[in-house]
Amino acid sequence: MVCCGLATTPVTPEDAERLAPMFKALGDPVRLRMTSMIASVPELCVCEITPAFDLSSATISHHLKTLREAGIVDSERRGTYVYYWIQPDAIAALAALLRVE
Amino acid sequence: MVCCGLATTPVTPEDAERLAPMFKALGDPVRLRMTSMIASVPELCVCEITPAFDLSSATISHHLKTLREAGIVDSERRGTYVYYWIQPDAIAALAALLRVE
DNA sequence: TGCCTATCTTGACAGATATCGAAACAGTGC
DNA sequence: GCACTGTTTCGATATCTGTCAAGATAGGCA
Repeated sequence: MVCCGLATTPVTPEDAERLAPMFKALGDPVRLRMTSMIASVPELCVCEITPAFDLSSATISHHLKTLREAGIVDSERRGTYVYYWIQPDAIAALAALLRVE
Repeated sequence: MVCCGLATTPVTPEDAERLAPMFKALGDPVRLRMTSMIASVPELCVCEITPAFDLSSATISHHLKTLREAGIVDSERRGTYVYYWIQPDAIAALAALLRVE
């Protein structure tokens, strides 16, 4: 009973070290929602993310940094605001592991 | 630019609370490899999992419990040995979020 | 230019969780 | 009883989550 990429492509220790941090980044309710928000538009200003959560802007920034360091999102400051966007390749790499085949 | 289920199906706070623990369970290199091992066969004895890692059997058992509580795997003792198998529905739920559409 | 405000990030810290192993425990079979 | 497999408990250490305060960057205006 082969259920997914996890089964057909055995995860080597090296792959695991590279991929687990990406799952880990999504393994927090706040970061999962942030990722969903960012993924649903071309790019999203931090100023639109912050009010969606009952958290300080410092905490929001820490979570965004976690997602950035995991390669899930990238960001750029343009003038006053900072914009985040999704990194589709990262999502695709995780999807490939889980995809039912 | 819609990249995945994360974008088309906005993750509600309730969904996030339910799904994030599953990503979190996969967010450790040891557990990701364990999951891959278990997913690639119908079921797998703990006695075959333990020697694949340089960890005590207590630690292996802790990780397996984490995966079980996240709903990623299930287990049953039959005689001397304990067998684990994947829960395809759990993997499918995560895959649905990440799938490129 | 200098000063002020606004946005976001970073550093430092406390409290909560996670990871790991040693030892004790619980099943099973002989 | 004994041996074997795996789990649970307990404790030590490490990592994570959140806030406050300070820093960095940009824009507006005198």
